[in-house]
Amino acid sequence: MEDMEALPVRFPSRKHNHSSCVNKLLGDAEEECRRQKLRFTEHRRKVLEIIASSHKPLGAYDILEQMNFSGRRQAPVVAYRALDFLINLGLVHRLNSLNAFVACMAVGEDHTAQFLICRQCKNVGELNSNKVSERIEKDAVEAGFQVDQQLVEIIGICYECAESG
Amino acid sequence: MEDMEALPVRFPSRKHNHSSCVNKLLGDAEEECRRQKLRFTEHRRKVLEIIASSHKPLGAYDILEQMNFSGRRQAPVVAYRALDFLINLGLVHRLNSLNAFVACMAVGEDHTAQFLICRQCKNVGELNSNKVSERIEKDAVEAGFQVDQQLVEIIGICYECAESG
DNA sequence: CTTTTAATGTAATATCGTAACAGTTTAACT
DNA sequence: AGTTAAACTGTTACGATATTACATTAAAAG
Repeated sequence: MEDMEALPVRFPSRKHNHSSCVNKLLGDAEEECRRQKLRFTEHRRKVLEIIASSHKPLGAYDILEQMNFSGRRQAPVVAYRALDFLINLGLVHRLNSLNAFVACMAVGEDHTAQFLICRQCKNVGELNSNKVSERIEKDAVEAGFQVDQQLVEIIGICYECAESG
Repeated sequence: MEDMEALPVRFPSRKHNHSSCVNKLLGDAEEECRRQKLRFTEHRRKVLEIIASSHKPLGAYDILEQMNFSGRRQAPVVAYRALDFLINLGLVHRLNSLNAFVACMAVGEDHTAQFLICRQCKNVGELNSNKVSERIEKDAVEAGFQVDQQLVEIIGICYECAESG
C-alpha cells in the first residue's frame, strides 16, 4: 500500500517573492550557528544572502561578482570558503551537473534532497522524497554498497515552462 | 508485492580482468557505429580503450596523457571531442561529482544507470535499477516536473573495501 | 592577558573545458 | 572518376572553475 503523505517539493513559482526566503534562511543560519557555536561572519552572511536571493543556481564567480563591498574585488577562495561552510551546515546545496550553488529550501527539516533543474527557465526546485532516497539506499545495499551520500539531479522542464509552451 | 528480478549491478572486483571488458566494449562500439553509420576513428577508439581499461574514473587530462601516440602531445579538445561522441553513443558516462569518465558496463541493454562511487578504492560500479529511476520519474512528475535526464551518483564504500576494513 | 584556534587577505597556480578557424579526410552524388 | 558537402582533425588561444600556500588578524578559551 502506498503511503499517503504529501510529496514535499519546492519549485519556485514565477511570482514568488524571494525576500521572505532570504530572511528565513538568514535567521535559520544565525540560529544554527549559535547552537553549534560557529561564527556567522560577514562573508558567510553575504554569500548566503546572494544565493538565497536567486532560485537560479549561481556559480562561484557569479557570487564573487556580487561580493564587491567597498568596491574591493574578492579572491575566488573567499567565495569557496564561505560556500564550503554553508554547505557543511546544510544551508546551501551544490549542483554538480552545473558547477553551481542553490540555497536549501528545507532547512532544519532533516530531509533528503533531489534537485529538479529546469533547462528552460533555469530555476531549480528541491524535491524531498524519502521514497527516492530509500529506494536508492535499499538497492545500493542490496548491491553490497554502503551509502554515505546521494546526489540526485533531475533535468527537465518545470510546470510553468511546460504550460507556457 | 516486490518483484523478483535480480538487481542488475556491476561493481568491478579487485581480481577482475579488464581485457575482456575492453574487447567487448570496442566490439560493441564498432558494431554500433556501423549500424548508425558513424565513424569510429582512431581518437575515439583510443579514448574508449583507455577508459575501458580502468574502472576508476579518469579525468579528461588523464586520458589525454595516455593519448600520446607518436610522442605527440594532444590538445585537450581532442579528448573532449572523443568523449562527447562516446557519451552520446552511450558507451561512456560522465560522473559530474568527479569531473571524470567511466565506461558503460551495460552497453546495448537499454538501461538506466546509477553510479556507485567508492571513496576508498575509487572504483565505480554501475547500478541499473529501474525501480530507482521509476521512483524518481514518478515523484518528479507528481511534483509537476517533466523529466528528461536523471543523474544519480551514490558515494560510499564498496563491498570489498568494507570487508578489508 | 596569553595561548590557541578560527577566519581572513593575498598571490599564485592548478584543473577543467570551450571557441574559433584553417586544413584534411571521408562519404555521397552526379 | 570528379565534384561537392559533411564530418573530422590540428592548432592556438582562452575562459571557467577550484585549490594551495602562507602571512596576518580576530575571536574564544584558559
